[in-house]
Amino acid sequence: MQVRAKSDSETPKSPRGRPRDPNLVQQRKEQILKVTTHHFARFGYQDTDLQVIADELEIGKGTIYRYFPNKEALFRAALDRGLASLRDLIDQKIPPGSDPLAGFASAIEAYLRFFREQPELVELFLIERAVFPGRTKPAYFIQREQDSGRWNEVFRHLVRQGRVRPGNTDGVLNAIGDLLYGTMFANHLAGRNESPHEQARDILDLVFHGILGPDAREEFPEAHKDARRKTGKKR
Amino acid sequence: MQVRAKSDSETPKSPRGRPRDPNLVQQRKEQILKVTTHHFARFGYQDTDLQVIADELEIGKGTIYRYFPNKEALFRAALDRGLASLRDLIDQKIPPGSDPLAGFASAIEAYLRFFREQPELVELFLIERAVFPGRTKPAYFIQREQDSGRWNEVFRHLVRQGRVRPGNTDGVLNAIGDLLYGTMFANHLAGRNESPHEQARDILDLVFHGILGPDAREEFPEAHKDARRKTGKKR
Amino acid sequence: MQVRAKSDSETPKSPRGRPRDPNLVQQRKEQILKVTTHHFARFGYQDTDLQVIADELEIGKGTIYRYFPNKEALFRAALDRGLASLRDLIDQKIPPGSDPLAGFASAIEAYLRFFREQPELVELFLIERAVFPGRTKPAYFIQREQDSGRWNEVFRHLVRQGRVRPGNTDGVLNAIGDLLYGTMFANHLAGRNESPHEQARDILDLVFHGILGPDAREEFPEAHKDARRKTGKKR
Amino acid sequence: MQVRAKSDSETPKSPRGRPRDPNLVQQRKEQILKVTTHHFARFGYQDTDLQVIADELEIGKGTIYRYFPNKEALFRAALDRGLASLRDLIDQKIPPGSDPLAGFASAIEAYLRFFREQPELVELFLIERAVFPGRTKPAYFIQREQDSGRWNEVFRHLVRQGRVRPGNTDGVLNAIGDLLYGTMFANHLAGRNESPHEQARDILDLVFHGILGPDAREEFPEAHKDARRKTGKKR
DNA sequence: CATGAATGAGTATTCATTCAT
DNA sequence: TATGAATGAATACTCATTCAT
Repeated sequence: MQVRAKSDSETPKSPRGRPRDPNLVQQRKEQILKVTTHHFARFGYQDTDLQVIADELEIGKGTIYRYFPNKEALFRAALDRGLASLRDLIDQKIPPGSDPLAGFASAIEAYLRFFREQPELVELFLIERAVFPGRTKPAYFIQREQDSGRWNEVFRHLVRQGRVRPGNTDGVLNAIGDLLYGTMFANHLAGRNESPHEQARDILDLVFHGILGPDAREEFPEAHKDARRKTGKKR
Repeated sequence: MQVRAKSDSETPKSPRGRPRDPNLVQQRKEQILKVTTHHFARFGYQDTDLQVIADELEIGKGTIYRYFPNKEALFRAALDRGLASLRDLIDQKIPPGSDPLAGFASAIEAYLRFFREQPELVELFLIERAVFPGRTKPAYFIQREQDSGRWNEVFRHLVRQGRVRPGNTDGVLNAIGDLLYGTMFANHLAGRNESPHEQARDILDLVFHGILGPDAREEFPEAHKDARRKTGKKR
Repeated sequence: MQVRAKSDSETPKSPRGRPRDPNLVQQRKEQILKVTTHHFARFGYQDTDLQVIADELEIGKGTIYRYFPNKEALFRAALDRGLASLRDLIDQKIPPGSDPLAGFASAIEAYLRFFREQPELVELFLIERAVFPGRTKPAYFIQREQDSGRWNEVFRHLVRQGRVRPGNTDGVLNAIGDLLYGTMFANHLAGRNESPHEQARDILDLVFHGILGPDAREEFPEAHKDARRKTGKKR
Repeated sequence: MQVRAKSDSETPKSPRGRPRDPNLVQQRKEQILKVTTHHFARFGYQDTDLQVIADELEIGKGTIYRYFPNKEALFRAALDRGLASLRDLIDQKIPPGSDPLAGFASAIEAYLRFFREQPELVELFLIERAVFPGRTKPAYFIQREQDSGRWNEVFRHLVRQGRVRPGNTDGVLNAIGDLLYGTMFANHLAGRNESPHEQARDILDLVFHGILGPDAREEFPEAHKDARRKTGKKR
């Protein structure tokens, strides 16, 4: 089996013949990924037939293979495309200079709204793991970990300000992240249709104040003073 | 059609009409489901080959079909088996008569511990949706909804006692449920290995007290007095 | 990807169910190989469609794959089957006790006749190399080398008897072998239809006596006395 | 359908009617065939990808199609190119005026040496038949038949001179031709590396003198007197 | 003339399911 | 009741060829 030479540095040679427009390549990929996302989400991975996608796009099946080496790469590109749009959203929802707590609240609602509007991406998350089990950490978590540092700083700042109780910052942030992650799945899988706004309000009420009344708060006291197990490693 | 003499361990000619020991049937199903669960979790649905399962069980492939009509039914049975064991766990973790809040705390830790020990079930949850998209509400949520009434009563009781703040009970319960659901997935998918005990402590700290410090709690007040939109409908 | 357990030592377990008849397996393979040989020879490797073979045999395509793991293995089995029948022929054509030179002459004619009757095997020889270039030494030569020792002994014996001139036995035997090998191909590829008997006579006349007349034999003397170039490495 | 301006290095409007330098065309074909031969020989016909050849030549795939109408034509051209070089060799190896027997001996060695140096051509011979079975007589034999008349005359002359025994000239020439043909394949396929010089010596020793010793030559007498079956058909 | 983007016919292989024994 | 031989539908991917630029 021969391997195509693939002259990496692309010696431009004589630019005769049909020139390749790199912009067009991006457009084409985008078109393909859009339809692809829809099919994967609707029919699952195995039951998505690239021929059907090609037919819908009115291109040849071989054309898809010109842009993506195989079905899995196509799937991952669709997934990455969705995650990129999530990241864009989060980035723009936390305007620099805004109040951190308000920004936090706003980000939560934006997150919920995003996945309400992009239910197909939720399906891709499921497929990634279900079809390629145990291969790599899911792309969602890779991205989340990349973002975690930023949130961590915000939180530590708020603790210093006294607006957020001290405690196991990492643990709490994970819990909040998991709450949102779980909510995203649950909304989609259980077919809920509560409005993102109200849902965000409920979540924030829980996350900000907890569920206990004043008396019970004394009964089950906060775990703050020595809550540095994870972070502090202190003696 | 010769009858071989070699009898020894052979079931001595099944008397027609006599129903086979239904207990034995259950044992067989149980054996099959155990191996099946492992394979589905490890290789995914499509890459699980019934022949391999049969080989491992040292039975014929046709025998599997005597107990389960097809591959999908086999998968669903494996999933149901896992959910049943989850239900058993939760049931036994809330002994009648115990303090509801303590029981609640204990149930959370039990839940986390359960999925730590049953990571294969987490994979089955993912597969269910990814391979059969949009067919039915996932079995997990059907079971969760069945349980929700019980938790709702517990919560209303606690609110009446004043130990839990009044508010949108349904919304809060959903949020807590989603928090646990998300944590289960995240633990598994992100490869976390924090101990269930510590993780439960962090989660309870958040759920019981929220993150805000005293001053900020005034800045972002609780949404309680009129938080009866969803539930209430009363008056 | 899971690998079938394949319990090698074949624990016979309970021999219930449809018993496998190992004899039947051989018959089935033989049937398949017969048709297969014909198709490969007629259409070439790539243009042989296993579906067509299955149709002709009135079996399912999957059945072929029960007996041969893939197309290449099927091809090689067909090739091996042909070579085995060649070996059988040669073995029976040299009855022990017969005069070696007469046996030699008889073997040559048998060889030519064999390939006249088995032109399909000639095609398989070509395919083996053309489709899987440079993979292994062709099966024909492996078998020929296995047989070479026997012929070598016969020749050395004849030299000792003085019936065959001394000389580079290996080289001469190779030349004779190549002469037959080339004749086999040439007969088939050039579409010759001379009778094996007459062709053997011509070949033997050449091999036994050479082409030169008495005078020219002195002009180009035999290379015998010091014909140890190969073996002797002598100066 | 927009027309892009970008002209710059474009060929300045080829003057219609003016024929391109036909020499250049030959050079291009030659370049292509050289690389092509290598690929066909190394990877076989099916696994030779024209794109890879184009990449290696640093030309576009379409350009190949400007010089050869399709893959098969490309293959046949490569084969013809090899055969032409064989013919050139043989022609120059038999200088007019030289002694015919010496020229014969010299031609044999040249033939062996040629294929040692052109192993790729041997592969092309195999491919021709294996991939296009039963389509036409192989090009090698067509060329050989074209040459056969010349050798026939040489032989008849030698017979008349008494230097070569009378006999079935056609049959003997075929046998010698097949011996060389078989040796060529065997050398290549069995991976032999004897020197062409020594190998030619062994072959000539066989062809000139045969294998038999003086006594055995009487035991198996020459088939000369009436050995005109083929040619003469005369009584 | 040269190019390379587009195409879609063509195919080996898998494996859930059936059913004769 | 258990078996495993038989089946054939289903499918990703390749690459020779075309042709707009």
